[in-house]
Amino acid sequence: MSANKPKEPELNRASLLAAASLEFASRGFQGARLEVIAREAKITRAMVYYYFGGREGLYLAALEEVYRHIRTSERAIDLDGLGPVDAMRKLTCFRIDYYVENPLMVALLAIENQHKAEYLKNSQEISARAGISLEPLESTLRQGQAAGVFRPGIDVVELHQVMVSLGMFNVSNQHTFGAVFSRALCSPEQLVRTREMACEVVLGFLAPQASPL
Amino acid sequence: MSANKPKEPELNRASLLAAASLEFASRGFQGARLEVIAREAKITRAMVYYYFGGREGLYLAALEEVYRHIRTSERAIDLDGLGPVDAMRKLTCFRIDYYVENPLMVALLAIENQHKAEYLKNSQEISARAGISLEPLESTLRQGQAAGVFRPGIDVVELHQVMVSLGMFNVSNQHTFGAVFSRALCSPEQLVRTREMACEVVLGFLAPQASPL
DNA sequence: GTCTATATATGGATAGAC
DNA sequence: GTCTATCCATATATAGAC
Repeated sequence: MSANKPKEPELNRASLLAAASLEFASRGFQGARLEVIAREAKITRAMVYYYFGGREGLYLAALEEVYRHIRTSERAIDLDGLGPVDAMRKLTCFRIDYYVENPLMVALLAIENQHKAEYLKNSQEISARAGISLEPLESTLRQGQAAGVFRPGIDVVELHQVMVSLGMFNVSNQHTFGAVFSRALCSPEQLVRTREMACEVVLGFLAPQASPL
Repeated sequence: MSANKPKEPELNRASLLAAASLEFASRGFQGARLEVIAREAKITRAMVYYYFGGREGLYLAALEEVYRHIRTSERAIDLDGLGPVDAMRKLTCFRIDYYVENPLMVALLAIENQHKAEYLKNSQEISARAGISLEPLESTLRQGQAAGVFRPGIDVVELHQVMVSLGMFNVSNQHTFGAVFSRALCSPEQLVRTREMACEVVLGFLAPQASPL
């Protein structure tokens, strides 16, 4: 007869990882209980050590997973046939939507920042791939500038920062903001408005006309 | 002879609160150790129970404290004699600067959102005072619209959302963003740029000219 | 108002069987 | 590859002295 459980290393590893993302995201690095993660994955705590070496390895694996996911999603954006303004709108809406649809990434980044990004800094995997995401944004920006619809002198990292700030805050602070202003930021109706607001913000920032003085 | 320590209730209570803000902010609600807080405050753990009733009471007191502080700071902004554009700039810069100077508030809000704002929702003190902060922003917006320098159809909560998103992200995600893009968001030099960027974003959003299509 | 001491609980990490 | 059992560290919460 075989062992107690069917031996499904890949499946069990994946279950642990999924449970870990949730538990770390909702209770923090220290607050997360390996016991809870193991129970949720329908496996024993010992397996956390067997597969990931412990709390830190598990956390790092979860963090790498969310970064891998957003990189893949970004690469899949299709801007073919769009003019610079429409392409910029699409990039903006992507970012608003992505964080709403992937709140776990937002939560894990909050945890990671709580720890001053010490784990991310130690991850070869993540750092190595960091730069790639700005290429579509940068080429869209250049096209628009060449066409005269965007103004010159824009730092592409700052432009990215504007988009990420709006998209991230919309999810990361939805509960406190919602409580204070009685507004459910991530409801479908509000999401439509936020998407449009973000496009207006980005296009206003890039508009060639100087701000009125 | 008197007791072991000089009896300084107000001072000790304040020390506990200060230590608690730091510990909660850096380790989360569950991760925070009452032992560490007590040690930092140079007092014993038993006092946490005596003054605040336990972990939750202490956390709630810390949260109320940061909200009280930002409300006070907002009320102190002086817009007298400024036109709507300059007033809007000042409000924008205030928000960028405030979060940089008060990273503990940013961290505590992140924790609170991790818990879906359940403690904030139970705080009479905080909820009651929630609305007041938008008054100067709203009147500046109306003045600018009346003068024709801002476009109509702006939701004041959304305008606030833009400012807070930029200011908050700048601090809350400084470490991950900095690691990925090799940019120290909160350095003095970058802060100057971010302040200017935020003003351009806000004024671009409010500018009467439609975005170029 | 503050301390010390302690009862109690919880969970991390590892060893060893199958 | 997975489980059970256990050792050990740590922290909470309270009781009681001063």
